[in-house]
Amino acid sequence: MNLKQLSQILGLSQTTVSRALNGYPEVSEATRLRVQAAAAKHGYRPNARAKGLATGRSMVIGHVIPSSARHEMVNPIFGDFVAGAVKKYAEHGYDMMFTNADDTSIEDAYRSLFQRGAVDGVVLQGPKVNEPRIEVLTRMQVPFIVHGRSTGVSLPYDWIDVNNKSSFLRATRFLIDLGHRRIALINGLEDMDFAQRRRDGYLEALKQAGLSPDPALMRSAEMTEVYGHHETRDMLRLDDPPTAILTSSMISAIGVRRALDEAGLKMGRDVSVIAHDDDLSYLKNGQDVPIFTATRSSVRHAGELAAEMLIERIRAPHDPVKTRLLEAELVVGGSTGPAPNRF
Amino acid sequence: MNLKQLSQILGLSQTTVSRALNGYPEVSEATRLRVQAAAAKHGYRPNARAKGLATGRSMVIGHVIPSSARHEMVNPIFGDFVAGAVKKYAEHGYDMMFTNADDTSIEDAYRSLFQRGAVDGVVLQGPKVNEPRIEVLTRMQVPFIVHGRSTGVSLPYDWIDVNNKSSFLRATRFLIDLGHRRIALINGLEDMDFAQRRRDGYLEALKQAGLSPDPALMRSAEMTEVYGHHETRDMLRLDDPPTAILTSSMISAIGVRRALDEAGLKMGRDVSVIAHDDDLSYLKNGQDVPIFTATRSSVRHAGELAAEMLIERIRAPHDPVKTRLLEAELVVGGSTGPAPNRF
DNA sequence: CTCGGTTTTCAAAGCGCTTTGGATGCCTGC
DNA sequence: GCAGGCATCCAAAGCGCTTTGAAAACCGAG
Repeated sequence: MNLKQLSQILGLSQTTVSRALNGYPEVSEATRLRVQAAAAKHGYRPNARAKGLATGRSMVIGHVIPSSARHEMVNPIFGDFVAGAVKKYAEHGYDMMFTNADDTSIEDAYRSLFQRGAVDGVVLQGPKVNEPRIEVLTRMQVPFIVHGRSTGVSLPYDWIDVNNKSSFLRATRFLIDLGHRRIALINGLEDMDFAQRRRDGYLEALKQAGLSPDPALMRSAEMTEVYGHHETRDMLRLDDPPTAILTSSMISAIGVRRALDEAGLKMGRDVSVIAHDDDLSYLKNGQDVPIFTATRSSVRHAGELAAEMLIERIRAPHDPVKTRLLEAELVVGGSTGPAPNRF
Repeated sequence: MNLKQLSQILGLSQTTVSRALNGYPEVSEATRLRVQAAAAKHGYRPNARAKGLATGRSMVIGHVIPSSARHEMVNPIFGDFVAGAVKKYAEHGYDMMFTNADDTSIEDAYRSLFQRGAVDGVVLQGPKVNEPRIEVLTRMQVPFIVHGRSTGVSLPYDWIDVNNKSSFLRATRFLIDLGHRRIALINGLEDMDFAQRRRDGYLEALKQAGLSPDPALMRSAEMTEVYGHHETRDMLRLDDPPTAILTSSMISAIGVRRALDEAGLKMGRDVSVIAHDDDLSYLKNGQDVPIFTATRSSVRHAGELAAEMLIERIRAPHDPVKTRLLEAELVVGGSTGPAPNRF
């Protein structure tokens, strides 16, 4: 069933039927109702491609999933972020499109997505330091929003981010206040912008307390459970092991916990742990009392906000740049306590 | 830059340029090269919408993410499955599209996606028992594939699934062979088809061993960490607590482990645990020796296979139905051991 | 040369929608 | 009774591509 057929059934022109369905005023209420009834009855659905061709808009927003041999990892926050975004997209009549690109052709993937007219805007996830994609997208004049920020990029661009620095600063200070002096940081991949900011916050807090950082206590890699476990086990073997550990994800925190268990140490008593908690739906941080003391910020909520900001940007391409900095809350759970008195 | 402009630059007709770029034989190699060079030089990318309108195919495959108040949960396997699928899609020139739908309108979401011409086929994830969507899609004549199966649906349809029954049967038998008699099952939501099959396997193994199932040891809900923890703690308080626990996901297994720790029990010695392991990229089951004894089957691989099967189906809509049953491997890790001798 | 057969190219129609620029009919006020 | 103004509706162009049916160019054989 297409417009032509529907209009013939109704004895109206395509113009009128189209206008009636799209809410234009130059059609009487009586015919509008008649048209709507007929459309519903025959299950008419305007062809999205034809509509897109005619309007020049696709009503689709693109995401690129990087995937390469090296990066076989799917970010665990992906699902929740996307769930938040897609919900808002739907509310505004947008769909979401994914494209895959290996590391070498990410730029090309964005270019293709937009220039083919497949999407009206894109979301840039997981920005690195000096993220090159930002300049590419700007030059192409694609409406886009960055989930995160990129240190070193001076162009103005829309972004939404958690205040990673301040949350890790606060978390570190919290540990220092509890008497901890040997505080480890199990961070994400070094070239990721968020990892750098978290480290900055951590270092800043140490500095303010007059503590000097120990490179042996600073680790970074892809944030898996195994990684958290491995690094913790490794650090516990040091002559002067940490009494507290900060980690960039709940998943690795679980690995940290496992390593502590294996070493016969009790989390929160022997070693304190603070994790960053993205508030993932399948990994809630406990029911009433949080398991982990954590810096918490819902990535799903971030997805919703990002979607809204991007849709605004698509509607008003020349509006001034918009940014949004979310503060994480520091929730105190059972994984932290005063530094053990070793001496 | 569109076809018209490009053909004018080249002094050729749109027909010839189109054919040259799409590899049709009725154009000389010389002009083909000339056309390709010009296209590359000017960064010409055929408009996907126009192409779709003309060909009647969108080269997009749709997925629907259900999301409602009740179902605020994002399945943790989502990311890996999608990553596997999108990679294969890309290899065949397909993109992936997501649409959101609340529980009440899932059927409508599929209908809309396809009838609007937005997608050439769809993937049905997380089928329930007597899944109504299967009939809807069949009637609409949408090419589709089900990740999982649906007990009670007699229509023929393409699916790819893990042999949930046999893997849980084997896992249960493994525990029985180790001397366990009180074996608990922490399963997924009851109306999910996979959960039912896993329970069937579990019950079958008990039956074969002459053990009678205890309803107090069978739990089902959304598979979060907190849920695994909660049910385990609850069951440990029974007069006759389980000595072994089977769980439907690694995430809940982590919760199980936490509950055991809290109770001062050692996993693998006091209580054995077997988890189903979807081989998620951020949650590998240990490095050399698996942490958990597990029934393992990569959901990412399933995503790849599902994508390939769907693309075949789109190409040959009338081919006989194809199905694929994957056997999970039973990998033995540190979480199982002989039943403790309580008496 | 000319002719049938290939090879190469093209003009134009069509995909299903929106939108421009009228046309038509009806009502109001003089 | 008629001009002017509105409210309705419509025919046709256009979005950028593919594809049909035909024409032009070229070839070697007779």
